[in-house]
Amino acid sequence: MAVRLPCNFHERVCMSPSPSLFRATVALVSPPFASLTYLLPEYLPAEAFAAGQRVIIPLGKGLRMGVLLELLPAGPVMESGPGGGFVLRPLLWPLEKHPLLTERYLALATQLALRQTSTVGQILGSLLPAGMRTTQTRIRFFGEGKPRELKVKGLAELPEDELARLGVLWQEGRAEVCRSGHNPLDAEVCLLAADPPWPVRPAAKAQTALLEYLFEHGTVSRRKLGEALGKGAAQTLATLAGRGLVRIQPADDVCLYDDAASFLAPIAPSGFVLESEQAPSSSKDTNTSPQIKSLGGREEGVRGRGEGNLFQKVPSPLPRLSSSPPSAFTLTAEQQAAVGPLLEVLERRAAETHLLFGITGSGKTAVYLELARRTLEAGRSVLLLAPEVALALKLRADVAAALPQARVVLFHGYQSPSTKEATFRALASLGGGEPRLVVGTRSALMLPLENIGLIVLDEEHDASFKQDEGFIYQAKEVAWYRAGVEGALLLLGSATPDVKSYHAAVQGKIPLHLLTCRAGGGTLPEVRIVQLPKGRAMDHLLAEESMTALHEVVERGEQAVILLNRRGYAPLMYCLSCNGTAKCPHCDIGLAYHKGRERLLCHYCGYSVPYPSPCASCNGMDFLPMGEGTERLEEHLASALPPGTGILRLDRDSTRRPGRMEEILRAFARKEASVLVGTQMLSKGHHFPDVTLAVAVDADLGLNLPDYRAAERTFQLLLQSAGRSGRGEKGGCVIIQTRDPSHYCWEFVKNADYEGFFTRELALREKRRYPPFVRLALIRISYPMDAQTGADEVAALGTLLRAKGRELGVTVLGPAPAPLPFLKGLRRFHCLVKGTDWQPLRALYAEARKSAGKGHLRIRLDLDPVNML
DNA sequence: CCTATTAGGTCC
DNA sequence: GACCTAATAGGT
Repeated sequence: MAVRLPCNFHERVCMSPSPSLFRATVALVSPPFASLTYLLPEYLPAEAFAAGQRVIIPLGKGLRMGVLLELLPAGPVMESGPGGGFVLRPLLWPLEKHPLLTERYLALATQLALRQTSTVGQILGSLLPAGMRTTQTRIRFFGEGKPRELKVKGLAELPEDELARLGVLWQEGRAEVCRSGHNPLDAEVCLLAADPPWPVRPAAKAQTALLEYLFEHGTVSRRKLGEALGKGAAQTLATLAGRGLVRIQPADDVCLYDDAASFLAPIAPSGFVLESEQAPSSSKDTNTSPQIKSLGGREEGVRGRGEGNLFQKVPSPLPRLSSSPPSAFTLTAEQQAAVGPLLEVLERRAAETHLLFGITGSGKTAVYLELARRTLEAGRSVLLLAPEVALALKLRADVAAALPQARVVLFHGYQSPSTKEATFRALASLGGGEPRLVVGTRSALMLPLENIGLIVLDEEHDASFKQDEGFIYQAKEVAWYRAGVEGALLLLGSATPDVKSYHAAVQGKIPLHLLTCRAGGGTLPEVRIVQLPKGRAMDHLLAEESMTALHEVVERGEQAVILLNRRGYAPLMYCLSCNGTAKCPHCDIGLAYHKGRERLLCHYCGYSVPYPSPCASCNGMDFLPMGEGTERLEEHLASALPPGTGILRLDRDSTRRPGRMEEILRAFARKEASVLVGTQMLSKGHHFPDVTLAVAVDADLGLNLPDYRAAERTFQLLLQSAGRSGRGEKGGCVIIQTRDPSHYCWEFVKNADYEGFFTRELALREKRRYPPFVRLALIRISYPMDAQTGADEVAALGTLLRAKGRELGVTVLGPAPAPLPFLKGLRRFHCLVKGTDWQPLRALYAEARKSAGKGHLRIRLDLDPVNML
């Protein structure tokens, strides 16, 4: 029903007793993401609409999904725009009777849009689960006779009187919304069942391509695989499945990391007696309530399919905390001292941010859990966030053990779309009444959870709390905003706090709580700094001192972890015929050799070629691997250590297959291997009591990155890694190999002297004008390699930025080629901007957007960038 | 002179 | 993003 100046136009305006008392502002959650004005349709009463509803709207010739932002008093039907007037069209149909989103949630989206100089639609588009954004929706009406099911498209074609009849049914609650026909190809996913190299003939190109695709993209649906690899993929897939190299299974049975929870035993940090083990009775007497199940269990009500009946509130029993035992565990005196004042904040319902600075192994988790328990008891919800999925699952296991009665919801980015959608919907329809404990990663912050009393960010210094692709946000800021709105306590916890957080604490802006002893009684490890010999020979990758220590550990039957932050076999392949190195055609960066996969691989865009294959520039076939990665280190250790020594490797390559990471960690925990080689994945959270040696092979690696936080990152990484060693009774040792033993960083690592490092680092930051002394942002500029005028456009933009920068009092550095100047076929430039406040930085960006709107440049704003490459 | 292709602008 | 329009190039 294309209402271009309808024939009854004048009637509508003049005769009808105002069918539309309201107009609606609707944010489109798909391009063009604008907020547009619509009339309300005449076949539904105004009461059928409310802010926060999803609505189907006509746009041009098609239909779109939008979120109703607000209802305004009606004005003229004719709207004047820049290019003359246009006629408002009525929106088509609402998709919920009770709005999906609250005003408060819309305010959050608006706030985020403001901070990102983006639109509300764009933000909502990235916050809503995929299934809630499509127009592939049907509505089933229950009238006389058999139910009538209509696609929204079909709805748009019906005459007004028909729509009016359906409108009555809708208002009477005799209708339900369901997602359109599930594509059967979406219901099944494919995943690798074996690690490379795969036993396929080299000539079997289609098979190799399919396996490589799965390796690169992880678990994908059959549909996606078909789209990516063409029609023939189905046949290839069947062959590979038949040979057991690929597994095909229903999408909902896959939970990439679900296994983790069952093996990551609750850390039971000392002084953490689980009374619940003896007293499980109180959780058994409920028959209505699906209590938290065993560790590997599923969360409540989040695995439903489709939309369900939108008029039914999700039935959920009341929380049973009031009848729970007073305390599930006991805290150490130190933990108790931290909990006390935090509880007082919770009681006041004050929106405050606090920092919990506790050394590795001091039992921060026990503090979180006690606070969570008390918050739930007070009838308010809790958000417990970790920087990574594996850590979130560990937290969930801890929660399940310590708070068996809490109603837990797990949410992270690796869950299936239908699971995410069901969780979102369940929380949205929950209202504020029944408190939940949400455990997850940063994206869980965007759930429509209400009545939040406590938000915890564990390992708050971790860079993963910032999302820097797509919709950029810093979880800490979002958490701060939500805590502010809800009157909640925001607790930041870390053994190595972000320099900015600690600075705020030192200045008295956020209260600080300390945990200074290892709760398990383990002592902090001894740290040795070792000179790494210059030169590239493999024999020198591990210094003599490290090798000796490693041998000793192996002989004593203890365990060691070895950290090398570079995956693959060798980072460079040198061509002996033309004296060049193999490079990525899209990124102009050296291709790394991955021996296990028999490929050369670009670590930035994923481009890969089989190895061996002729040199791209001279067709030569003689290559020399240069430098070392984890794969090569593993190989080297296998030959250097006594035969039969178990060696495992943990990096992105070895953990690509679902469940593989857990297998490796479990095998190491069971002492099936003495040595675990890995990238920084290793440094986080894992608890291995028998590890008595940790070696950082090339500690300088991160130090020379073009990032003002390079030293902070390195310090945090090494201190966290050191925390892996000596967690049991045996004590431990940490060896840090470096090319530059005189660097100031090492002394502080050696003494685990956070305070000292902080003071030194802060002085440097002040001198060089870096955060926390200025606000820093990165304007990322890029254009396709083939755009001829790109260079001139960048130069022009630079001139403009510097001029506007002077006006706004913002220091503008650049634009200069980015540290990675070519990536994914784009030429990239950076413009670093510093100011005393965020607002002028945003204003400058807005100017840049305005002027660059027409050219080939793509520009993006990254406030307080975490990734500077 | 006609048609195939493409770049740019708009959608309420 | 999808669709429409105007502008352009290439072919008859």
